[in-house]
Amino acid sequence: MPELLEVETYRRAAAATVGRTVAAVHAPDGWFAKRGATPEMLAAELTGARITAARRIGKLLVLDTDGPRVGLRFGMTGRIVVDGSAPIEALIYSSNGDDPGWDRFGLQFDGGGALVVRDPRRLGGVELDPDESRLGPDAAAVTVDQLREGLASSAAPLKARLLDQSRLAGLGNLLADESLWRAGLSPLRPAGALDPGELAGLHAAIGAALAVLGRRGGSHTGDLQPVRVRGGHCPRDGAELRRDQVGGRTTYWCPRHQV
DNA sequence: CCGGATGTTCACCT
DNA sequence: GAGGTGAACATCCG
Repeated sequence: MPELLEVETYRRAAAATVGRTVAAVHAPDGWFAKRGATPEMLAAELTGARITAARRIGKLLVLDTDGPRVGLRFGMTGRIVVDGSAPIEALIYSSNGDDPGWDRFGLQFDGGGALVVRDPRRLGGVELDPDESRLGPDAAAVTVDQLREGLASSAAPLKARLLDQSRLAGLGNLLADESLWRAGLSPLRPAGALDPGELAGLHAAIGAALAVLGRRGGSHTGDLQPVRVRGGHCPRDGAELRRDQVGGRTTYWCPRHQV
């Protein structure tokens, strides 16, 4: 998925539907409806609703309506298609992502146009009135104090905490590795043990990673991305990168400058 | 053919 | 309670 940067792109695309009224709901996949929602409920509650806003918290896209809120998640391969065109043409893991058979959820609007979630692997989902309180502060707007709170008093590895969406919302595997690489911090450091300087450096590195990768076009455009292979070398100092499982995810990091 | 991959949730361990 | 692990979802790629 789409990490924060991609979902922000989706949000901007979805903003084109603000003000429109839902004429019909396409929900062919019961599995895609999460947290108690069913295709029947989605159709009943959203038909006739008017979209009033498109917001993003971390990787969650929220459509506000004059009825229930709609929460959209995109898993690793989900994309959004608004009025027939997708804002991101090719995701790494779905070169052929344009099969309409992969449309898992859609809203058709009065007067034409539609918003569709197309997700080959079905790792995403749609829910009504998502519990937004389960998400921590958005990584694109987090303050140093909020970051400190999110990492405080934990012996868990730093990277595992950065990926915990209830502590900090929006970073995925690639952005977490890129941010730690830029900050010069080991992903294995105990999360609660950063000194004030390291914390400030991490905060700045997350901001820089989001700014730079956002400008380049997404989470997969990091400096670390080309060397995320076995035997890859650090673009900064040439050391051979380590490949570990941290927080359940494959992690590439430089044992020389990430300490 | 097999292993992994921008993610989340849950059951089951320690 | 806190963390960790593995499974599940389904497709593509090396």
